[in-house]
Amino acid sequence: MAVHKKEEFTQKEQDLANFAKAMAHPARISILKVLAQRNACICGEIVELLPLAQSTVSQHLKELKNAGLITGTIDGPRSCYCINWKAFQKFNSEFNFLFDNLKIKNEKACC
Amino acid sequence: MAVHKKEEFTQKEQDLANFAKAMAHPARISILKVLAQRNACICGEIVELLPLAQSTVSQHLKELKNAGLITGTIDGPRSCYCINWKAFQKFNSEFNFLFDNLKIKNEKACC
DNA sequence: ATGCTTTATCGTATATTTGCGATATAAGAT
DNA sequence: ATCTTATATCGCAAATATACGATAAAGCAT
Repeated sequence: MAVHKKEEFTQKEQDLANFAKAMAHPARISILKVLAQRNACICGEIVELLPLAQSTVSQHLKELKNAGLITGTIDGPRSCYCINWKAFQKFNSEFNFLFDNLKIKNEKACC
Repeated sequence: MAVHKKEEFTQKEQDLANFAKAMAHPARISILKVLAQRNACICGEIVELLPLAQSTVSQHLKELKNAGLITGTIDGPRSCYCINWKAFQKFNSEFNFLFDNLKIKNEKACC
């Protein structure tokens, strides 16, 4: 719609939503999986593993990088990406904080 | 683009992405928080707590329901929503499975 | 039956995302 | 200097998401 109300929520809510948004596409989940499995950093190999064009993969990588979930360094003519575990852990714990604590109390909800 | 490639990824990847997508908006994070905090189910109270129109909140609730994160039952003229902890736990553990295991091995990445 | 309250749905406008091909950029190799 | 390879960016088309007002539906009270 013309107007954006996202700013009207708390920073934590926005951060968590942005984190979720970065993971809200199977291609990006897949990329994260590949990066996690191979300890070493990869780049164009991802393109071969995914059913997407090179430019599209590059775009997904950019989004993951912007969201802070991965880091990317230029290494000669190729780029090297790695999972940013620190950011990942931070968001994961925030996620758990939000819901795991409450879960214990409310296990038996009404509906 | 006209084409959708999401189907070309594994079911688990798609499920996880859909789960993330449902959380990928601060309004929906906020709704989940409200539902979690109050053990009882709520409905129109959410509208008063959020800076959004009733129809918009209803739409967000529908998305959360479609994603299976909440349940909704009709209770007279009003609707009652609750967090679906079971689905929530399932996704959360799948999420942790995907990344927590790998995290231990790869703590010291290359970049 | 009529009106009131609550929630869902429809229609619509705009913004964002997804995807690709084409092109630019940048570094190494010849 | 030129060619090759790898990656990023641009421009575009189509699909989705966000948001609202208006309206419908469904149950309760009078």
